[in-house]
This record gives sequence, C-alpha cells and structure tokens, in this order.
Amino acid sequence: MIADDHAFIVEGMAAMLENTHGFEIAGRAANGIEAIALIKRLQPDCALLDLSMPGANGLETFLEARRWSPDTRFAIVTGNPSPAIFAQLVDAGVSGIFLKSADPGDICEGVAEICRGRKVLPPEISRILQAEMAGSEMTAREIEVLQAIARGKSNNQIAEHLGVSPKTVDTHRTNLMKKLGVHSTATLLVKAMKDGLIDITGTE
Amino acid sequence: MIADDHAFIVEGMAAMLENTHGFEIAGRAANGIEAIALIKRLQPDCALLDLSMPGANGLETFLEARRWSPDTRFAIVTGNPSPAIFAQLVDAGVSGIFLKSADPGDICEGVAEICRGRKVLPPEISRILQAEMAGSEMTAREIEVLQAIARGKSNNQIAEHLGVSPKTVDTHRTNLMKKLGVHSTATLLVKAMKDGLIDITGTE
DNA sequence: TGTAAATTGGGGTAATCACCTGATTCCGTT
DNA sequence: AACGGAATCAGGTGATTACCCCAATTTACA
Repeated sequence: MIADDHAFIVEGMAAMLENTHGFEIAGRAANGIEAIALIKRLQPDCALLDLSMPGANGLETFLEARRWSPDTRFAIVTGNPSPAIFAQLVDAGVSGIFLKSADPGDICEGVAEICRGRKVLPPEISRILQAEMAGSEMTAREIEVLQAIARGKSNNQIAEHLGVSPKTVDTHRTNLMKKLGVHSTATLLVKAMKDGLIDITGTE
Repeated sequence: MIADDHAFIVEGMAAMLENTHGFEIAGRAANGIEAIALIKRLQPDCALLDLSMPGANGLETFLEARRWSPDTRFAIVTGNPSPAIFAQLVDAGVSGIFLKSADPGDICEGVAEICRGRKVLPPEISRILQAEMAGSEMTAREIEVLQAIARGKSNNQIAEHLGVSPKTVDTHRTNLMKKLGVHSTATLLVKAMKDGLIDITGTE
C-alpha cells in the first residue's frame, strides 16, 4: 500500500514496483487518515508512507496503523532529511526509511528486503544519524549566542550583552559552526532554522 | 524536459506525459546545474522544473536557462505553496506554476496549454497573488544573490558563479539589506526566510 | 523619446568574521 | 583524586563584509 499526498509520487512508485518488481499495489491513499483506514481494511504486507501528509503524518499513521495491522511492515518515505526525525522513526521501530531523492531501483530493492523481514536504512541516513549522535547537543551558552546572531548582533554586541569577552563569543561561534558542519554565518542560520534551534518569531 | 531531484517524480511525470498525452520527453535532470546544461543543449519546447533542487533551484535554473534557450517555455513545480515565491516566479516571467499535490491530469492539461503558448496559473495561486503584491520588490538578480548567500557562498564565489565582478555582487548584497532594512548577513537571512523569499529545502 | 529602474563595475575604509593554537577555571562523573 | 566537558579568555592572520562615494550600460515603460 502506498500513501502520499502528491499523486505523482504515488503513481511513480506504483508503476516502478508493479512493472519492474512484480509487486501488487493493494491500495493508495492521499493522506494519513485514509491510509490508516485502508491499512486496517486491507492488512497489506507492506505500507509505504510519506512522512509529510495532511491529516496524519507518516509517523502518526504508522503508530496508529500498526495497532490494527500488526503483520504489516512499514516504511517511511521522506524528501527532507532531518536527523531528529530519523532518530524518532528508528526509535518508534519502522522497518525502513527511504529518501525521495534515492535511486528508484534502490528503493524497490529496499521494499523487497523489507518484505523479506529485514530492516532497511540507506547508508546516507545512518551516516546522518551518526553525525547526530556525535556532536549534536548545543550548550546553553551556545544557544544564547546563536539567538543573538540571528538577531543581528555582532560579536562585540553579544559580548557586551552577555558580559563576556568578544573572544569568548568568537569561540562559541566557531564551535557552533563546527558542530553544525558549516563555514559561514549564512549557512549557520539556515541550518539552525531548519533544525529548529532558533525561533524566527522573536526576531523582529 | 523534466528536472527534479526526486527520481520518482521525474518518472511519474514522464510516464504521465508520454503515455496519456503524447508528449516526448527530451531529457531528464536531477538538479539545477544539470538542467541548465541540458536545456542549453536540447532547446526543448517546454521545461518542467522543480522549485527545490540541489545546486540551483527552479527559479535560478529558469533565470539562467532562458538566456540560452529563449524559445523554451518554463513551468515550475513546487510542493510547498508560498505566496512570496509565487510572486517571484510570476514576476520573473515563468509560463506556469503547478503544485505537486494537484491532480496529475490537470497538470498534463496545463503543460499542453503552456506548449500552446498560454500561461497557466492555478486559481488558488492567482487569488493569493492579488493580496500579496505588497512587499516583494526584489529584482531577479537580487534574488539569485540572496539564494547563493543562503547556500554559504562568498561574494567572490557568487561573482564567479554569475559571471560578474565581486563588486557587483557586493552592490546587490548592499541593496538587499537596504530593501529589507537589515544590517547583517544573519538578519538578512532570517528576514528572507520569514518572508519566504528563499527556499530552505534546497540548501543541504 | 525621455525617465526610471536594473545591472554592471570601480575605489576606498573600517569593521567584522573565520579559524588556528593554547590556557585557565569550574563542575560533575567515575 | 583523576578525568572530561563546558565556559572563559588571549594573540594572531587573512579573508570577508558593510557601506560610503561614484558612473556606465542596458532595459522597461509611459
């Protein structure tokens, strides 16, 4: 069974799985609510769920649907790789995660693996998870500096505001960039916002 | 020609357009850079560009590619509807905008319309645009520079990428900050993201 | 056709940033 | 008591940015 709010993706996946790998598509859903009802009724061998769907997202759909269809194996498909989300999914116990940017052939291969009872994590995802485990946690002071940067403060202004030396702020800034793997203020901010480390609402 | 970093979407679209409407798919690209090169070489009648792609996003790709293939009509496909982005696209002069969540049949219909020389805007988008024409006064070139900044490029790198002098990039950067009323790269990025002027998904 | 806007480019200056090595103090864990 | 991490600070260097001046060119449009 396939669930995705973008019809093109559903059709693309269905065509790929049916034509080149002999899978049978038991059903299609355009949102999480439909997907839960459909899984409950069809009891498919495998369910491919998009992570971002209206109604209920892939994770919520999975958590609910597996209660009604314990023999179904679940795979989550996502277009936006986010370490925090991956950690949640793995923790919840999904059988597989796929990126929309991955090679279609690899995904079909992965679905076949899942149907055989294995778990599938693409290498690029486990690599991201690794990086998440390694140096993820920002310290309280670093977060303060990050917020101040987002507010347009210079190192000197931040130093004054925090009552420390500009050099200290520079160190925090350098460590932040090291931890997030970026090399400029611009990408630091972009990545911080993507990861939800700063709140854009309080910056006006 | 179709460009999207998600292979499934490319295949889904290609299948739909080829089988049910008799279109011929001249080429496929997985990112903006490939797309520009391909359009330059193939000079297709119509190019379908995903908005969020690594390398260069749909808008950047469009702006660059049309210089080399003036007879090609361009349509942008996006999954995240953002009024500010739509305004940019319309302002830049794309022939059509489609939502990934739209009905595949409607999209095919729209592509056919575009090939006949018309412009296609989904009703829900044009309605939003009327109300949002207020704050978007960025020029096409400025937007290009803004996107590049968000990707961590320095003025020199942007200059090389756009084929202009670093001083020109500096001018654009200064004008951007003046227009948005900020005085640092950090707040420039924050404000641009809040206003939906840049596309955070294509920056990884 | 003229005016405005966009794009392009240059000079110059002060500030700031990115990144390095290295050091000290404090605090919680083992 | 020993250890590691967090937070603090310093010196230094090269690159980059922010922002001011100015002006040529093309493009768009009334």
